[in-house]
Amino acid sequence: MAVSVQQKKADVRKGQVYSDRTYHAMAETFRALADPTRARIIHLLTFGESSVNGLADHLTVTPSAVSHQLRMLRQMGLVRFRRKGQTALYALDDPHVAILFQEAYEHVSDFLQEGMKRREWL
Amino acid sequence: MAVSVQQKKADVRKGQVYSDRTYHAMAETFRALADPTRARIIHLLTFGESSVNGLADHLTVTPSAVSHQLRMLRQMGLVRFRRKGQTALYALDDPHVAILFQEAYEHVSDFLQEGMKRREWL
DNA sequence: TTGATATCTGAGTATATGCTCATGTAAGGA
DNA sequence: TCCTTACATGAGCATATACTCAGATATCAA
Repeated sequence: MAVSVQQKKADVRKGQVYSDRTYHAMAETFRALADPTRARIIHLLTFGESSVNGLADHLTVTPSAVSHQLRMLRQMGLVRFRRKGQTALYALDDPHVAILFQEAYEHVSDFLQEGMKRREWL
Repeated sequence: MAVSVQQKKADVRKGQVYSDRTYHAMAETFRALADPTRARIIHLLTFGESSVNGLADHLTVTPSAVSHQLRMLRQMGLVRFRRKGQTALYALDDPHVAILFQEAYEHVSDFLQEGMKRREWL
């Protein structure tokens, strides 16, 4: 990276506006986690790699649905997989995702503890 | 908050699974930023409060569309507003949002600099 | 090869999303 | 009051999403 984090934050303070592509890429990143099923999948994968059926066992959807979602996460580069015999073992492939996930968890757990009256959507 | 950040992270390591409501709330939080227009609005608001038309001037959509999105962000508790005469001044109402935004920006700027071959969606 | 298991993929479908347009409401000035 | 400006809201529409089901593909074992 040519630009430091400090510089990037300074740019934000100065009021820099990003490119179309940047906003779309950011939205795409958030979209990856903007679904309860995918959020669960990501969370399960933070415990280590898992098979499709293994993930489906912890969810309320079919293995097919899990496979579809994993494909999406793969195309987004958030998840990788390796074959082991008949099974496909999926794992997180992005350090930022777990950080975003943790950040969001702290966000909502603050809400769930003290903000329920204000936020009727919880 | 009764539970420390350290404890929460330890829980994650132990493999704790959250409630339905937690995953839905997290997905909801990410959904707020999972759209380029909303991402732009949030970013513009990190520079300070702004009117609906003021925001629309920086975007490619009508003030009506901005108002619709602001309503959604308001219902999510991410944005607040105050009236000043005929204009409504909107501002960020959540410290976590700016953090999430910054985290996602660093995420995608890493991609844009070194990962474009791997991630065809950018 | 044949069968069983695991995963992938296309089709179809119900629902959600984001926009514009038209209209409603609120505040300020002549 | 009447007009203008600023914003909010409902309707309608085109598109995207997330799922299930059925069928294709791949790997292993007998």
